[in-house]
This record gives sequence, structure tokens and C-alpha cells, in this order.
Amino acid sequence: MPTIKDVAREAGVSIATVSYVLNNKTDSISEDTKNLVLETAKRIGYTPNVTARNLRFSQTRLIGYAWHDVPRDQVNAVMDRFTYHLAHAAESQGYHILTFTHPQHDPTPVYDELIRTRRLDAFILSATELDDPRVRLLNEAKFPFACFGRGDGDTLFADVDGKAGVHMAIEHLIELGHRRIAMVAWGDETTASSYRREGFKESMHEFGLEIPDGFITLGQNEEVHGRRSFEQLYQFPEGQRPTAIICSSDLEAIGVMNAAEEHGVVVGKDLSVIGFDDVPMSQYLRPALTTLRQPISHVADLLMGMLKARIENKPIKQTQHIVLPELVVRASTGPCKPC
Amino acid sequence: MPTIKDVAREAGVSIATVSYVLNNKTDSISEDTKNLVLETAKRIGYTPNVTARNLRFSQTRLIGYAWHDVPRDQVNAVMDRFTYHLAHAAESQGYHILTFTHPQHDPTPVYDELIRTRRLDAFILSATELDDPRVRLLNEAKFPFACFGRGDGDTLFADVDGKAGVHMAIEHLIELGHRRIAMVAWGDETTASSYRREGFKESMHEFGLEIPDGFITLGQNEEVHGRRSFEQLYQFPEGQRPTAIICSSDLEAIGVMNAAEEHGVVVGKDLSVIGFDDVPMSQYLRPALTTLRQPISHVADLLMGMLKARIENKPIKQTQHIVLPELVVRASTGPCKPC
DNA sequence: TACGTACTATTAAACGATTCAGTAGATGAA
DNA sequence: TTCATCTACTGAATCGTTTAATAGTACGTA
Repeated sequence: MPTIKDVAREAGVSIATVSYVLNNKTDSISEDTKNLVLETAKRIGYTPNVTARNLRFSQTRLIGYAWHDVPRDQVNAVMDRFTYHLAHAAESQGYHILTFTHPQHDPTPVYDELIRTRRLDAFILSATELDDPRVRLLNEAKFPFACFGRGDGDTLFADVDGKAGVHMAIEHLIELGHRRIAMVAWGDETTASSYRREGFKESMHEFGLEIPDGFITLGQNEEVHGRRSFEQLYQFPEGQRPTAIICSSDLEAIGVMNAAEEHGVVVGKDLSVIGFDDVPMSQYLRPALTTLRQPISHVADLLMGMLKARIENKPIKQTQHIVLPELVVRASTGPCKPC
Repeated sequence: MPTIKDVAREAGVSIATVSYVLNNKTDSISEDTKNLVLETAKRIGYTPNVTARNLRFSQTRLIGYAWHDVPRDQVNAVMDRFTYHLAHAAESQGYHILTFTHPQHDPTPVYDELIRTRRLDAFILSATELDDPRVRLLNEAKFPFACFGRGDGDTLFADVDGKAGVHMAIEHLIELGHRRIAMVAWGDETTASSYRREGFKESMHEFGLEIPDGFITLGQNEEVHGRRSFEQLYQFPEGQRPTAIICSSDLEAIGVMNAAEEHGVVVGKDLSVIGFDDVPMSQYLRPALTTLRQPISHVADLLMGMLKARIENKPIKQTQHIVLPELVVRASTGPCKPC
């Protein structure tokens, strides 16, 4: 592979001249020399060596994104799509994504290692928690990063508005005549969980609807949580059962639908169900699932835009973005039957 | 961040000495000096700069993997899991995965660019076709790569044995009493498609079973292909319809199951259905889907093992691996009812 | 005394770029 | 003629490593 030296020798000029021409710093280069260098570079097929350039600039043009393992029975929700869009967004800014893995409960050593070896210019984090050890580490190291999820202080983040999403879901159900609406929520204190749960409480109140005791079920993001939630809600006497259930994820919605079918309850008619995420399969479920689609591609663009500015020490117009999900209406929601 | 110079100055020795100690080339370093250097490096928190090292060795310790876009209604099958396991396997060999994207029908310029800038040491390709333009490019450039999928000549590859998978599926169905078995196959000439389709023909013949005309339906890997295949097979008079359908993917199996339900055919009882891939959702379908699970993690390990050897010019024991899928039996297959 | 030989550590040249500082040569002004 | 200025280029340091070649001691031996 030819280097800048080869171009210089072939063109009969110095290395410095070649570099100036190729970087378009041609203030004091004659037109003739410039053309000669450009032609020579093209002729011998020269392309600058990224590693050498990176060493010179103390950069890597690489952004780290940890791909954490998920048990094979769990759905990785939107993470595969997010990775694709992240890679795409990074490329359009002149960066690349380096994916790495870490033990689920001890991420920091890997982050630390990547910082210390100067392998990366920045990180993208996803599913950030309140008081997240990764965030603490990166802040202490003053290392650039941006989060898919909430952050405090001057943390760069973009997140989906779970509260507004649940509001949209309730609005849709009310238009269909529903009044008794339950929610399958998450018990653990992640930001996403509390926004979705609190959004439910607030919006129901706003619409003047009661939330009977037991209408918010708590558990983990698993199919069985949806399944158990249905069983629990089915215990209510017939006139007091919810006619619609909003879930915190599509996976839980599937659990609800599976349990409902086993009890002879027809989803979309006897019971309306709404999920969250719009995983690829949800359109092929029977009935197809009404769900809140996360604008993944947009989130990736926002994160990369902010991150590039931070890496390059440029001003950032807006450091925190909360974007609306989109309600995708399918057959799992229908008019309230008993109403 | 401290550099090797800082360690040398602090310890009062030369840079070379520090380097020798840290790389454990201590043939001609006294025990005292060695300890002094190690302690100093630890005290000031020194970690070698990867970029500098890479420049020296003309390497990047980075492996490229293209993440091609898939329409949002399609399931990305096993690619998300593959990426995770690939990253994991790479790390255990001292490498990292760089993900990138390219236009679906014009991949080569991006590969070319990454080679020319010397951003990567090698590539992993997936879904390689016969006469693949990427393979041609990489062979011409003599650039290391390994494929998830078949390859010819001395191409490094690991692939799932689709033929054996279909054989296992047929065997399972025969044990359940089935005789009239159909297949939802792919019309386009990818290697995966032909292995699965030809495997079906061969195994059926081997078991002494006929394949009536129309029992192999051709289409693309979409839900609707499964759906249409069912409709087509349902046209047969009752005693001649297939009692079991093997699909080339879980997505098609879902299509078959959806169409079956609409016709009042109960999957798992009236009709057995087998998928291919074991996508995460398949266990939560109603009925849960019997399917052929691809040993993704094993494939990733094999590929990275071979690739590392090729990059480092070490001998490779076995350059081509064909691994067995695992039949995961769930409720979508059951005893042959009319038999 | 002189010399070969361990032993230990250092000097300096790479790797492939960028860029500051400097320099020849031409031109113009005093 | 002399000096300043401008144009068009080059030399060499630098980024942070690795490693071949070399050099300085000390010791035993001829």
C-alpha cells in the first residue's frame, strides 16, 4: 500500500507539500504543484492511513456501544434496530461504532479499559439508570458520552417520552369507549419504568378516570409478567374487570394476550391490549398488536449529532431531547364491548 | 494520560527498558529494574496507547461486520444475537468488532474504503451468496475474511447444516406419524435456500416418502409467503393435504400458522408446523413453535478462531465448518391426526 | 595486560501522517 | 546595491510505541 512518502517521491516534492495539498491547505502551493500531487496520488492509488492520522490527532473516530447479553428467551426489543441506525448515523458524521460486551452486572472495568487504552473517542449508553455506575465513571474520567435514556445535569441524552406515549394510548382507548383501564408496569426503579407508570397515573387522573386498587401490576419485563397480570385482573368480578390493558412492553402484551386466549377472552373484542416498542413480530401476532413505536432512527441521529459536537468541543444547541413515540393502531384494540 | 515517557522519567530508566519490561521481554533486564518499572507504571497509572502500538504493527485489531438494513416489517432473524456473540468471541481473542452499514445493493465501495484506509484487519461476512461481489473484492485484495454461510475454494466459513436440519425435522414428523409433508421454500438461489430445499427432497426420498406436485412452494422470506403457501396447500382435497409443513424460517411458519387459524385449522393438532431459526418470539407464539435453532454462538467462535489465525498467519486446522442446528420441539408439532 | 563474554541498559530508527518554523529565490523599494 | 517582502516550498519535530544495534561494566581467562 502506498504511503505519503511514495507520493512525494513519485511527484518529486516533499512530504509536507503532499500533505498540504491533500488536506486542501493550498494557500502557498502553486496550482501546478497542486495538480501534480493530486494526479500522482490518484495514479498510484494513495489513501491516507487512518491509524497514523489518529495517532497524530490523539483520536480514533470510534464510538463504543456495549451490546449487553440478554437471555435467549427475552426479546432484545429495539436494540438490534438501534445498533443499525447508530452505525448509520455515526458514519454520516465520519465516525464508526465499535461494539463490545461486558458482564451484565459489572460493566465498569470494560469501560475503564477502553478509555485507558484510548481505543475510543466516546460512548453511547443505552438503558441508563438513575445513579448509573457507567455514568459516574465516565463523568469522573471526563469522557464524552451520550445516553439513550434519561440523564441528569448536563448529560447528553435522547429518550422516548414514555409518559406521552401512555397518554396517547389512554386517549386512543377512551375514544373507543373504554373507562376501566389497567396497566402492566415494572416494579424496578428504572427511569423508563417510572415515566411509563407515572404517566399512566397522571393521564388517567387528567381524563377523570379512577384507577382501582390492583389495576397497576408490578413485575419484570417478561412474558410471564403479562400472563400473571391478566390472571390477577381476571379475578375481579365481571363488571369491574378492566376492558383494556396497557403494557410497558410488547413482550408483556404477548403474555396478556396468551393468557386471555386461554381464558376464552377474545383480544380486540372482549379486551383491548396495547404494547410498547413495536418489535418486528408484533404486526404478525393474532390479533396484530396495537403498540407504541419508538423513533429509534431519530434517537440515533440526535445522539450522534450531540456527541460529535461534544467530542470536537463545539457548542451544542440542545443537550437533552425527549421525542414522541408513535401509536400504531392494529387489531388488538377495539370498541369497548360492555360500554 | 501518562505515556511510556512518563514512566521512563519517573523510574529513571530509558523508554526502551520500560517497553521491554512491559512486554515481558526481560531477557536482559535485571530483576530490580523490572520491579521498579512495574511499580512505577502501576503507580502513575500507565496503560499503553493502542493507536501508537497499532501504527507500529500496521494493525488495528478491529474486525468489520456490515449490518445491512432490513425493512422494519421483516424480522432480522438471528442477526442481533450473532452480532453479540461475534463481539464476545472477538474480545476473547483480543479483537473488537466495528459495525458499519452499506447500501443494500452496492456494498463494495464501503468495503474498499475500509481496506484502503487500513481501518480494519479483517471482515466477517454473513449471508454470502455464490459469486458474491464482496468475496470477489476481498479475494482480489488478499484481505482476510470469514463467512457465516458457504464459500468455495479456500474461503474460511462456518455455516449451519440446513440439509441436516430439514432431515431432523422430517425425522421428528415421521416419528409423530406424518407422511404427507410439505415445504415452504425460497425461490431465489441463495446457498441457504438450496441446501434447505434440496435437503428436503433428499431426505424425503431417503425415508421413502413421495413429494406430490405443489408440495414445495417457492417465495421470499416473508410472512405472506407462509400465508400464501398454506392457502395453496389447503386447495388440495382433504385426504391429500399435507399434515405437516416445514418452513425455511420462523417468519414463514408464523404466516402458515396465521392462515391456518383463519381457516379453522388447529396447528399442533390438525396440522404440524416447523420453523427455522428459533427467533426469540417463537416460544411465545400460540402454539409455541417447533423450530430449528441455529448454534449462533458456536458459529461466531469458529469464525473468530479461524480469522485470528489467518490474520496472524498461523496454520488453520480446519478452514470450513458445517454445524448442526438443534431441533427445539414445542407445541406446533403433534401426532398426525388422520393417520 | 589484553581480550572474550556475559549482563544490563541505552540510543536511535522506524511506523505514517501533520504542521511549525525556516529558507531559497524572485521582486520591489529606497 | 542593499534590504525587506512575498511566494513556494522543505526540514524536522511530533504523536506513543517497538526493537535492532550498540555500548558500558564487570568478570574470568589467556
